[in-house]
Amino acid sequence: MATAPQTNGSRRKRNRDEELLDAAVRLFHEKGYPASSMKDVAEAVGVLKGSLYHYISSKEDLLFRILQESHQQASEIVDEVSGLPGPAVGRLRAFVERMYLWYLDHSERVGLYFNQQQYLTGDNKKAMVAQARDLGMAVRRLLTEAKREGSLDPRLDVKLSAFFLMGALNSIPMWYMETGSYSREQIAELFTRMSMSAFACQEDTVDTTAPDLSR
Amino acid sequence: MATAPQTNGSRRKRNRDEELLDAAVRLFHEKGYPASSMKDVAEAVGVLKGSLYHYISSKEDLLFRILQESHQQASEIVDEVSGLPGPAVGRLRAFVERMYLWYLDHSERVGLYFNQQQYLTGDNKKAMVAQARDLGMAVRRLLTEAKREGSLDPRLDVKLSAFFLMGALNSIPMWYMETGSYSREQIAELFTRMSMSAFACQEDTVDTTAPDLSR
Amino acid sequence: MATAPQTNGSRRKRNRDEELLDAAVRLFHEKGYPASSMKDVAEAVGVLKGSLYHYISSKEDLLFRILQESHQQASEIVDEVSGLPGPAVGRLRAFVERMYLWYLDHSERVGLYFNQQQYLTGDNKKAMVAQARDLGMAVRRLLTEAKREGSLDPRLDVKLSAFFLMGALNSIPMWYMETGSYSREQIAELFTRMSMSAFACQEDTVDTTAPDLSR
Amino acid sequence: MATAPQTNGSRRKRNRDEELLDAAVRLFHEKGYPASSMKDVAEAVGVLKGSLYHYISSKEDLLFRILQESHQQASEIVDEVSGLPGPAVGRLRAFVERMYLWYLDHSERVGLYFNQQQYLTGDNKKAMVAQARDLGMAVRRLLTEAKREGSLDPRLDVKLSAFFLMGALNSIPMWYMETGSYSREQIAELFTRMSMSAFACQEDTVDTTAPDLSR
DNA sequence: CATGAATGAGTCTTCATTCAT
DNA sequence: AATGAATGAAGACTCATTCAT
Repeated sequence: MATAPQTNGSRRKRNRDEELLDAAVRLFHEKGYPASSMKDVAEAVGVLKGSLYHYISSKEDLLFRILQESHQQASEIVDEVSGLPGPAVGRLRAFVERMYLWYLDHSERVGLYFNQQQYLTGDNKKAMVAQARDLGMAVRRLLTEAKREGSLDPRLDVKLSAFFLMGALNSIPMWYMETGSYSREQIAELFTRMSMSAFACQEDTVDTTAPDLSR
Repeated sequence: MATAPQTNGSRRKRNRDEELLDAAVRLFHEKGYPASSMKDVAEAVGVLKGSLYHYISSKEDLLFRILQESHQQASEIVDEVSGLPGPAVGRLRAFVERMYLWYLDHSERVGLYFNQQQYLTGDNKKAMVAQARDLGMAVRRLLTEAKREGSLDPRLDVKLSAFFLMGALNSIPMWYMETGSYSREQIAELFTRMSMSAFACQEDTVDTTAPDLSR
Repeated sequence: MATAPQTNGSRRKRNRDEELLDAAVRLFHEKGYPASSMKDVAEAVGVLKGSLYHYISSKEDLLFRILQESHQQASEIVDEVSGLPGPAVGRLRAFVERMYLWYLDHSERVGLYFNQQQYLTGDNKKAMVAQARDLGMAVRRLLTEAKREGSLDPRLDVKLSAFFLMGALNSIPMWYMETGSYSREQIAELFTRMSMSAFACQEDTVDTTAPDLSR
Repeated sequence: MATAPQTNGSRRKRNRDEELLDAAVRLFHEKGYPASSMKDVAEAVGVLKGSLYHYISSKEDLLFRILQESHQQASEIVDEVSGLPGPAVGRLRAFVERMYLWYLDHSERVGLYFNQQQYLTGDNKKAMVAQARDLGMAVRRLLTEAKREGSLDPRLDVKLSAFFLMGALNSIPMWYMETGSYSREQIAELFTRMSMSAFACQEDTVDTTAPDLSR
């Protein structure tokens, strides 16, 4: 009675609200936003179509709220990492690893964040695009600092490297499913190492020159 | 008069056919397959909705044909590269570079190949999934051989590395547009170097250990 | 106030449902199933096209439900008659008369039962064809028993006689309309007498030999 | 070469024309007129859709010509029979038998005659309805004469009897297919006997009274 | 809060017909 | 005569959203 008080009304509402978002995440990930109907969502929640509009104001609103949640989490990671002490390359590595862990923990929701933004319209779209740009800028800042510090390959282009990193990240929702032989920590570690190696200056340790094809 | 004119009939048809596919590629890339209507496609080609069905048998057929074309091109790259002489790591690098170039040349079309397969149904879906799996297997084979050869980091997991590579590739259609300061060859080179570095064994040339966050 | 009002909700729904079926029966009879559009149906009921799908799942479903209702009624007649005591020829006569009365009472609906089955597809078709075969078998059984009993012309072929009977029955929806000088009981009696006479053994009471045409 | 001269042009045309009608008959019988598309017809003839319009002016024209052909044949039977000498009941029997034979020989085409008239429109419809009424009148005339002559049951109503007869006739296309154990002559004989018995005055040779159900 | 009937614009697709070649 | 691309209206059906109950 103490910890779970009879704030029954708002609790129930809160639950319903979360159930709704969760169901929508699953559906939108599986079938894509435009191919998911509100009837699908309603059925997944166990409610009739019309009832959904007590919780959301429109289908797009539903998508927007989902994406916003993801954005919050991404921002938190950025903020947390930015405050870390020590060399920039350490902050970069921390960021990369945490992002991988976040993706692995919420692959469906995060997949939507990057793949379904395009379906927003008007102000919603503007807002999300701006936020995504901010995130991208934060990544570039981390890369720039680490590069200036001399920790990264000097030939590396910051903008392209950011894309490279985000690409590897974004691939995760496509192939990741719970059933795998590696733990999420192991996957995060492997991917982090690959990502950091891609940026690091080494080269020439192995000759990977392609055979001359024109001969 | 000698070469061109009499092929007029079939030429016109061929052109229309290609125009249709091209317009669909542009649209599907921009708005996504489910959000693109056949009316949109028709308007982009400059015909009426009903006329489209002289060239295709259904909207899904249109998507399938586009994806098939991409698969052909991907297969050709795989085949070409597989026949190269020399060490496996050279074939791997050749594959990576060519894939990047291919993506950069046909970013819209290739983006569909990986992002819109989910909208196929029935046999079409089965066929594409099988083909995609074959492609994935080819990538893994290249990685396995190069690893066995000792050219790659021995701690690397082949399956995960393949995902890593494909992720960086697939990100391209998301950000690439003609207007960029780098040439496609430069971009391909930069990405290829990053990818190969990610796989190569070096490590420890730079200490990228993250600061301990729990402190 | 006691009995009616509170059944209001389900009553309304029930009515709409029946209105819909009735309107469809009228339309399908008048114009045929394939030539009747859902827009026609919607207008006849007084709703918009899209609203019909609250009550049915498809146009074919609408047809199927109509045909099923007819099948129910036909089956009831068969069952009722089969249980009658006395000689088989009496049961046959009872069956014939009741069928005529049924046809005369629901000529439109019954007309669909026999003429529009062909437009069903898949399982719906299989189900209806099976049911129709059962009904045909029941008719043949009645004829067989009456024939074995000696009440019918021994030269009569049971299968063909069943077709003969069903043909006369099925003609009713083609010409019957409310406006006629005979009552439904009179028509039923006349048709029953003709049908039974067709099966009875007499012959030769009148010479109906055709003149030799080849002369 | 002697009997099949090189009137190639018009012969070919004549053949094509007939092929077209035949194919349409088969299709319209099998799927019904509204559910048969011109593409279906074209494929059945082995020609492209557009080419059909060299032979017909519209889909409805095609139906009309088919029905007209049937009407010709029916009229010929009526005319031939009307001229026969002897008692009216003989003419009636001759008519009935010939109609059965005609139906059995051209069941598909004749089925259209009675079942697909409804799909004609405008003047075509008026013309066919008028012709059908004429045919019905001829049947009634035969029945009236035979009844007046005393050869038929005096209680019989001419109009209803005509419907009864036409019903049995029209049922044939529904169940008749080449594969049957009876020859067409046998079927015609059996059906003629049943029909004539239905009209003849006998009764009471067998008590076919139904058991009293209300007890 | 929840319902579910109703809406009306929109979806993909088929059709009979025309016409330049 | 034959083609086959093009038309444009119409087909069945779906959808997000509203609202009286």
